[in-house]
Amino acid sequence: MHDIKAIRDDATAFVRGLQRRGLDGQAVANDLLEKDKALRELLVRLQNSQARRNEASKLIGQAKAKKDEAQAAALMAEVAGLKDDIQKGEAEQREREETLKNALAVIPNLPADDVPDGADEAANVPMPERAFGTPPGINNAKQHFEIGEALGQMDFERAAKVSGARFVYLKSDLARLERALGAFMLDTHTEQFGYTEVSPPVLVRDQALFGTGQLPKFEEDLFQTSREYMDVENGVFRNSMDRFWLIPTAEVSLTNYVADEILSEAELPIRFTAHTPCFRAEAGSAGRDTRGMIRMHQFSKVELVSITAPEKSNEEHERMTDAAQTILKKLDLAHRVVTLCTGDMGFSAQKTYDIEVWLPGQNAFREISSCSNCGDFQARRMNTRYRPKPYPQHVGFTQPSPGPSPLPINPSPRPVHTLNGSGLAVGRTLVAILENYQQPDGSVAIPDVLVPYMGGKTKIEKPS
RNA sequence: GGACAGGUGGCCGAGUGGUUGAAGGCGCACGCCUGGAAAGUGUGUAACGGUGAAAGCCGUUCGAGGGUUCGAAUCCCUCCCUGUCCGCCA
Repeated sequence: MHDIKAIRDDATAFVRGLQRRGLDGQAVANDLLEKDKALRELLVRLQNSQARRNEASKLIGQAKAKKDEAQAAALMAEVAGLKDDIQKGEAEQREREETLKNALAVIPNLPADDVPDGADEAANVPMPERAFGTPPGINNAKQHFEIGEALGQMDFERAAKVSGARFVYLKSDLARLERALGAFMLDTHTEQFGYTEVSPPVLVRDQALFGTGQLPKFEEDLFQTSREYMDVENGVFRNSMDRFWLIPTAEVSLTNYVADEILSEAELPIRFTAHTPCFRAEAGSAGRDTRGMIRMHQFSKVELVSITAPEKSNEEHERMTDAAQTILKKLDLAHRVVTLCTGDMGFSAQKTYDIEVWLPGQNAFREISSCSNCGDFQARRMNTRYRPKPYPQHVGFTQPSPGPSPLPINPSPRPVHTLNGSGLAVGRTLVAILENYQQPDGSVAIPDVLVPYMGGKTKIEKPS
């Protein structure tokens, strides 16, 4: 959510930012400013009336105390005249505020200055300094689903029977591998990077999804509970009003943890990690990645979320990306990192790094993590602020002035910055391990760091 | 699902019609005290919005909306949320 005051003061950065996203920034700004102006014109009139009413009400009290009934009656008549006006004005105010908010709610974040311009993923910019490893040479590399199905431990057909397309059963060692990966990732992030492990809700309310930016624009990507029930007496289905959404990523639960709060600066940064299932409708993805585990309705992911002071978020973004990459390095999986261009970034992000792992079976790099700095965009939507530390007025002077000490300056609350990243997508990491560690005999070696998590097992093979 | 009880500032918690934006406490900040700290002590400390160069002035906000009233945190209605007990249940 953008700050209308900032746009009012100077719309040039706003207009330019939206243009870089391929939107008609000027038209958007004009529309917003028009709605803003309409609201403020109303406010000036309304507040004058309210001020007069308040003043008159006080005088009525005084007149009555003095038994000046004539004066009181005259004032009451005046207030009665204002009343209707004020009530209509207040209703109009709510309407215009709503109109403005609705318009603001669907405008994406502005790209950071150092984000490359471009229309789509073709314009993303590789970061050679973050690249790791060389793709292994594997003859006749198989795709992960061929490997998994041959092992008898990955079953899409039965999942389709039970749940439909884009679901999977993992069994025995592959099921354990998923669990091992989740535990390994969480351990790394908590022990090595100071994240706090969280087990969050995966069903959330509208407000949470508004906060992180999935609503109101991207409803079609989400699953929601319906709570339909049979009304036996009337023989019809009824839908109760309460409704939850399934999280498409733990970013929603973890980031909204601080919604509607004023944090103290000492609490920052807050770093959360969670391993959760994620649910995505994948509407509009028909025909894309239809085979295998790349694109599922339900998948497992370890998420990283940081809440920071504004001046710390860029640094935190690099740190978070390091944490995500560390997982791949420990697994010795070749990968590269790209900076997403303006046309490929998500709605809430001001800057995003995608980490792409090498998949020999696909002979391609595929996204396995996405780390975004959202700036204050989500914080404004969630109403999350922090109070900067108060400081004495003489800060900056070499000598404290004599006499009574000046009062300290208490800075106003400011929106925090929020960041989120996958650390990593567990399902896709499992895919990467199968394809990169596949052996000619159909078995799959287990990366060294995972061996303890696999009960000492060093390879996965078909049960005899 | 049934029956109750509640929603007040960064937090806890008073407050049942008229300078109450709101006592008190905690927390926090800056002084004093101290060799330094703790303790003690003094002072300060709501958010959001409008207007203004600024100081300031004004408005809104005690879960949300509506109503009664000249005037509502306080009375009435509706809704939302939270808690407790019972029932069911991983």
